[in-house]
Amino acid sequence: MGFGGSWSVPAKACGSCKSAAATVFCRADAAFLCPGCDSRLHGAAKLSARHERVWLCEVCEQAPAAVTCKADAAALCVTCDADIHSANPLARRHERVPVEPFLGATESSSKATSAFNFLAVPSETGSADTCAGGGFGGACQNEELEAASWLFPHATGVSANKLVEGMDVKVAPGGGGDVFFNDMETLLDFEYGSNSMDRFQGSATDSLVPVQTKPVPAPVVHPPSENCFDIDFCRSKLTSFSYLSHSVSSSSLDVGVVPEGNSMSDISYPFVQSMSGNSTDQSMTNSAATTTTANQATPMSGMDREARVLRYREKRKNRKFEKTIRYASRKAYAETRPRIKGRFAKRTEIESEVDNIYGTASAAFMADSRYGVVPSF
DNA sequence: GGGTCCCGTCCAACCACACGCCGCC
DNA sequence: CTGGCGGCGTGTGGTTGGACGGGAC
Repeated sequence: MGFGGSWSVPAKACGSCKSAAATVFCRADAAFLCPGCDSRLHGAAKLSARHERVWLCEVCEQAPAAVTCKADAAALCVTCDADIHSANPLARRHERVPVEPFLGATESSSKATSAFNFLAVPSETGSADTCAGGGFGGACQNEELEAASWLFPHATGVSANKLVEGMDVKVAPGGGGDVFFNDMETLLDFEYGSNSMDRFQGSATDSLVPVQTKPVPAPVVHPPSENCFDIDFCRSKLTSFSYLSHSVSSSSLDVGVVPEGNSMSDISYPFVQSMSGNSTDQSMTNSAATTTTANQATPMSGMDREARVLRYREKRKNRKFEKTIRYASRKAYAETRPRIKGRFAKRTEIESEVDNIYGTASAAFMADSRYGVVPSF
């Protein structure tokens, strides 16, 4: 939680007042709004109050949240979700549920509906993977309701069901399943999804979180006339495909790796499944492909495509990935661990070294003050 | 235009050890 | 089946030196 504060990218500006940072996205208006404007616009008019809204992604703060991660207790957009939860096997096991849109005033719809909406009971179709051991957590509805009632005294089964109803509303008629991307595809650059797919190949590496160094301007869906999303992704540079243990520049991602078909098959992704309208095992790859093929009806001119490719490259250039800490306790230990020229050193070495320099008393003081007991989390 | 030098930037490697995970009893 | 125990592998951050790129001459 609280990712947004540390990112270098400023939060998306409110589309109404242009001054405050947007926190919610109104799907009906296709607008990013700050809490004040959201309350003003949606709190007064009855009709507007029926507009479904979702919180922005807590990581990038640039796109509407699509799923909520139980483990991280954070609402994430599709891109960040893929980025974070595809980075390693542990992260993959995080159980995620679709973000439920909320109605009415922002104040009355606490962020629990977003970041903690995993406590709400998913819809009948979407809950299959999260219950009966189908999902990673194997949590059942009763457990979630119990947790909800424990964490949120006002969270009841009724309210949870309301959220489910809200979710059902989103389903496109005809079972098209593009519940999300019908709106979202205009908001997200699919290049991110492609990059995310790329990163699936390096699943045994650190968790990497995408960071936009520039606010995301107008969304772009890349031309569908190819089997891959972009020119760069069609290249095969597997030899250079390595992930860094520390910060990773965008250049590391300058590879074109077609995700394996089962790369995401073990990820709990009920939302994607509902989007694709396919009850069988669906991966992000498939959902991306679905979206891609869905856009094939709108061919793009060469100039347009060139401009988009240029824009993509510019964005990729300015993109960077930061490391996420999986074990805070290990981080705490690492930060307090003695070092010699940046390398971890044995405490005995340090103590003897300090002992030689400052004497025994000073060494004891140093040892006590710098290398005290580190609390475990 | 090509070659060389210099400077700035980037990044993999290194280290110790607490802790998570897994198998065994 | 459950709990305890031990062994093994992983993850963690600051520094450094080499690689690399760009600019100047």
